[in-house]
Amino acid sequence: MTTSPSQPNPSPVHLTVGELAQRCGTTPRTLRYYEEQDLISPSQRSKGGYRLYSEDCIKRVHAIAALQDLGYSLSSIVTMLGSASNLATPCSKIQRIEHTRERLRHQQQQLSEKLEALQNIQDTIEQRLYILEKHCGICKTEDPDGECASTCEHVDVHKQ
Amino acid sequence: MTTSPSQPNPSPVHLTVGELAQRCGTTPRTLRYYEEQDLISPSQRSKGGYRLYSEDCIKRVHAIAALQDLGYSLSSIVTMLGSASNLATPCSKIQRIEHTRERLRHQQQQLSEKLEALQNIQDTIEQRLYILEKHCGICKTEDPDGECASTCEHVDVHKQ
DNA sequence: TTAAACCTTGACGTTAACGTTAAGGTTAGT
DNA sequence: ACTAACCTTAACGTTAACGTCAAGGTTTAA
Repeated sequence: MTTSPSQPNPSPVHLTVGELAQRCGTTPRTLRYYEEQDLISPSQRSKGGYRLYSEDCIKRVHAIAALQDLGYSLSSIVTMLGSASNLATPCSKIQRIEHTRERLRHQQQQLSEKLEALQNIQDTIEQRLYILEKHCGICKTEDPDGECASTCEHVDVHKQ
Repeated sequence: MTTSPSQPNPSPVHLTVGELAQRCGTTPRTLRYYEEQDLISPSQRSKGGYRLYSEDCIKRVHAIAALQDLGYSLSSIVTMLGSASNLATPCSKIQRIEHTRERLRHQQQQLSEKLEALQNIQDTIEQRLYILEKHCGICKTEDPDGECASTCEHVDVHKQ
């Protein structure tokens, strides 16, 4: 029962670096760098030494790229997603579930902090837009072409 | 009426780089680098050439740091907050208000995109935690100490 | 079997955002 | 007037996340 035939996606173990890179919208160099950082690893090597990836890697690489895009460093992404070598190392099912749970909790924590910070900034922006729309008509009508002097009580809204 | 006496905060124009750095939890070098990038600028120089900042700068530096913390590059922060030299350059009140409005709108746009992406990730995390709590008890009880084989239909949850 | 198109491992180059001297001028208190 | 503690500009060093080039091995289609 090592390789059940009922398995849905046998994951053809087929992709070379170039192919994986193309399907993920990145470059071979980047994927090799991810490997150096222990973020991904090829499931096999060809007899000639070529890296061969399973299709699972596509999702992983996409996740990495998405997190990078949100401003996370590769090292923090490693701690969030877990290192590739840890994924490869076999361990008990319960251990793995526990690790996963903790990583997800940690991730959730960090995300909610970031979300809160972003939300605060967005609130500030909305406040300022509101002031600009509703109240600053006043200083407009007072002296529309005058310089934006510091005597205007709403000037701090224009500044930052 | 150039300097109205009714002005609430005359902003003592007092802080040196070291002082500003300390009040912002950063270093003089960083503030000079911000200046190179046209993010801040001292409102004056002492006769000996020292940079002298108004207290307004404190808020500005804090905003810059906060945005950096959220993963924005300094160059994108310049376009979000506007360059220091543009702030210093006098222009008509209406112009300034319009520029501010556009910057705020742009900022709002970018933020909401980022918020959405983060929210999506958080949703995914919650889904996975839910699966771990509710359903994976199944594979736990089946073979708690077995390896987390790919035959488990929830294995992708443990992986990424 | 051969050539184009891929891959391999180095190793050096690049950009952003500073850190870290170096060599000297400025300020504030005594 | 003098000194400690700050400041100035200039310039080189550092880390992350790759880009790029070199020298050579591998695959695959003809």
